[in-house]
Amino acid sequence: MPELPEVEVTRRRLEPLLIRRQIASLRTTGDSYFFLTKPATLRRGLLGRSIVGLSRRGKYLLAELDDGKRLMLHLGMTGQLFSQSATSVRLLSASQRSSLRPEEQLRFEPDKHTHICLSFEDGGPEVYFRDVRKFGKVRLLRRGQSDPRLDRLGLDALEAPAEALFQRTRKRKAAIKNLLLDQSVIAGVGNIYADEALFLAGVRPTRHASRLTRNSCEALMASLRSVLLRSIETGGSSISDFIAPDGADGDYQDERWVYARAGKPCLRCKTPIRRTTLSQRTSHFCPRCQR
DNA sequence: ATCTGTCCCTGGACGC
DNA sequence: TGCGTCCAGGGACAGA
Repeated sequence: MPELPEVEVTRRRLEPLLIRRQIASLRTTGDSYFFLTKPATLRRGLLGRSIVGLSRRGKYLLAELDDGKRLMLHLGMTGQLFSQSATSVRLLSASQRSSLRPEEQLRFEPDKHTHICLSFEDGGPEVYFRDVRKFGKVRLLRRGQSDPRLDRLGLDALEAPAEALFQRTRKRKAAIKNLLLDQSVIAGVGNIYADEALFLAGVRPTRHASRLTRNSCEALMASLRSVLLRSIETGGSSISDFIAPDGADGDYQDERWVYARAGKPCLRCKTPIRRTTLSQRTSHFCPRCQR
């Protein structure tokens, strides 16, 4: 489940694999709602172009092309952007894994979930966008064109001042966890890091947003920031599908305090971690540390 | 304006 | 072994 840290790790490691390489061909799967821009249009727009910069806004990646167009990418739940040179058993299906001999070179072959294959004039490694559940998105933006999804985004979670969160929580009856997940409030936070930050700030996910004090908002934003930065440092969380563009797994999952630890003892006070559902999304918290 | 529920999708886990 | 059922969740959308 790629959130800000996974997207940022992807950005950092993908940029050098993409930059200033002229696109020679683009193979795609058939049209689906994954493609906000139809595959044929995408192909026309990308052929012969090269990417000159890769930036991130919330969970979106924006690749700037040498003709001023921009490619907007979202990893959704199971999206993976990686190089052909990436070797990771995570990229293999279960059957491929079981038949793999130890001495065999791990090698990914584009499959039905590999929606975009980019090859380059330099003949070097291809770059793939794979997404099993197709919750990801790709759209080609004309020069100067934006997308409502981007326009709606709030301040990036790494840059938003606590005061911004505090103001947005006023008069909001919804649970604070729901506000954290709302990309128009703070951009980039998903289920894992919302739970982690709430734990570190000692705030229960179900707490009404309007009941948070300015101090709580400051503690929450500070926790969020430290959790996100730490995760980027450790290469993100490889809990389900995430791999970095170079094939590396992230290590942040080993540092989790509460996420997906229901029933296990709180690492601070030993109280069993509880799990609850908020707006169809699971939340994990320590009933003792988080009031 | 705000909030909640439904839907998109697929693979893996689980029970029988 | 195999089948059915449930679950994971980011975000768009509809309706309350």
